[in-house]
Amino acid sequence: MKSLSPAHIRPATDVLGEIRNSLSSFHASELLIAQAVLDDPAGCAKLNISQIAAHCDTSVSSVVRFAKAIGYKGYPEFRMALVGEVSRLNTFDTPMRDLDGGITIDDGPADVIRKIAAADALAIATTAERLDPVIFTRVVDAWEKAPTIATFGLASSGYVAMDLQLKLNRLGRSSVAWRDAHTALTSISLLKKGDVLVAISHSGTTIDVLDVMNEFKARGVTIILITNGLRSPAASIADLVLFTSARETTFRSGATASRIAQLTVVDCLCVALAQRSWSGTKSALEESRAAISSRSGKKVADPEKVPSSSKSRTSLKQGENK
Amino acid sequence: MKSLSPAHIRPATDVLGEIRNSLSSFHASELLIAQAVLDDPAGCAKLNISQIAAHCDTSVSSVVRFAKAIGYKGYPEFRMALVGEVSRLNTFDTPMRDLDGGITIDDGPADVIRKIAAADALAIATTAERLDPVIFTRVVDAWEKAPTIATFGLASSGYVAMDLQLKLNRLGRSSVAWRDAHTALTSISLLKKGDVLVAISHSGTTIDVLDVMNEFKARGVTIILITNGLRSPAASIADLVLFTSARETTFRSGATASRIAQLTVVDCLCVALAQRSWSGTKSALEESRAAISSRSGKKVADPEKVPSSSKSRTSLKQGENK
DNA sequence: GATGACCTGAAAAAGTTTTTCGCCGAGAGG
DNA sequence: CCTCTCGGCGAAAAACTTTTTCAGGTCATC
Repeated sequence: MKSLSPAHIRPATDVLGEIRNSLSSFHASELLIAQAVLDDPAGCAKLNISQIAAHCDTSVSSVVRFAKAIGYKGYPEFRMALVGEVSRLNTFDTPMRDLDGGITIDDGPADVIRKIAAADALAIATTAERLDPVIFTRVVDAWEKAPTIATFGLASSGYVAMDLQLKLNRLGRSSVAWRDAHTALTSISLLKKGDVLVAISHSGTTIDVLDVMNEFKARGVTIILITNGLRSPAASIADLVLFTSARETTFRSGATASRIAQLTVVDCLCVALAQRSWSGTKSALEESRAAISSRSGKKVADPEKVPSSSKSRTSLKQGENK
Repeated sequence: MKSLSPAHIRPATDVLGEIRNSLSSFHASELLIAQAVLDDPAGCAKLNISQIAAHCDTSVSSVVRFAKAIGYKGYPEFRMALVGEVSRLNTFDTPMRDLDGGITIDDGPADVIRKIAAADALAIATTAERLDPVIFTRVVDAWEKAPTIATFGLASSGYVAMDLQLKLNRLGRSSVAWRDAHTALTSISLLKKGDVLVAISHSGTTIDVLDVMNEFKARGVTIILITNGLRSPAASIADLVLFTSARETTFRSGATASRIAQLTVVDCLCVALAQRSWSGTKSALEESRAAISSRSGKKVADPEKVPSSSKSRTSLKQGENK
């Protein structure tokens, strides 16, 4: 008996939230299905694809499309996630309810904190769950090869873009961050074929983002997109798309959960990139740390001193690579 | 659309218990399956019937017989029950294990993603738990009263500062973001007694941050600090301190978990602030949404039509100079 | 009013599960 | 010692479910 792959059942999915999130991007027949599922998740979970199609007065194909529209590989996968969620909801219906009803006017500070933390944690969990390792790897490949990596995002997403730039710089990679279409397009000649543009957009519909992506794509630049919009126009333009999965709650000014999800994605990518060229990277990282600690009042009390990490690395490297 | 039959998902089945119960009545090949399922319920739940048969070195037929032996109509039904159970059991205690071992050189992409997500989620959870509601409330009070709210942070924390500025602007509050000590000190006359400076610093030891805090404090400005450094010099200077609780993992270039924790804190504060003046706030928020949707390729569900876009662009944009 | 993009559902294709059926070994009786 | 029966086992056929393909229809655009 060989051992199973480490990837198990989705530990945390938020199917119902996912559905509510994409409600606006659904077409007529998909809306019928969404409605039915939201109405009675438990009941729908026990229907097979043809039954659910009949129940919603629509076709089997539409059900498949619906399942794909919210990010599942097919109907069975969607159904399992639904079963899991229903079962979870039935057992502990108190903690989960925090997510469904957003924040209300008379929630106290403790409630607000609890609810937002729950939403953020869930966004991270579901995003991690949804991240496709194949695409993820391709993105890291593209970054590794690219002479220059540009990042682009507007408003909140712009901060993620800048953050990414900072991280890439720390890893010794040449990188630029643009936060408006005009600047980006003015600098278009900076990127050539083989270079990479990372666009970050929660909705994937903002016109400035689309413009920039199109222009750079026409130049042969590889376009990578980080978005929540599974079916957004931006997703169809990009060469490689990494999806976040963040559900926005009422009362939130901006797209915070989504930005946190974006940051997590970016962070994973950077760590994976750092892994690639560990030895080369280490020195660049140390250089930047050293440069900063000279500006600190105190000696930086770095709990994980570099030796320890290099130790763990060598010890592991001696063992066989899996 | 007719209503569903009242027969729903089994309210609470104990598949694993069933299996253990019937363990003695199983035949050789059924025992193999039972063993495998008990060993790793989550792993087995994601296998289809032929995969599970292969995994147990037995035949597909035996799996069907097995499923029937413990009282299910067939394999799919059994699998659903298993999924439900696994999801219930897993709800929120699995990710802990991932945190102990940091990321190593031969972690695959999936491992990297899982571990980072776990670290980030944990940072959020512990930060939320540690946040003192009393101080939290005082911070919101201070913000509510302050004519101007300035934010300050360096490098990564600078992005959080800018983010906070953006959010405050969205709520109709006047706010500035500074990302270096020189600019901040140059603009010192912008803040007076009663105004607020929000400083963000992971370590709480960076000398530039201390300088800025001291200068503004001397002017009578209320200093709020968001930091991870419980006993840092910065914490003793500030009037109100909110602590994040983020543990950095090996192999992470920057302080990402800590920044995510900072964002969560900031987000909670902004939501609480928005709550205070809900009716007044809502319109400001809607204005900004409307202004943005007019720049989106797709039309937004919001029926409200284009207001003058310049209207919402009144905010101070100090943070913009890159 | 023509054109094109896109949604929709019917039917074919692919995949999964269930049933059927014959094989094989164990144990009892001849 | 042989043979017969019983019952478990798995290969393959049959039944069923899901996915893909494709042609027709609708709506907005030019």
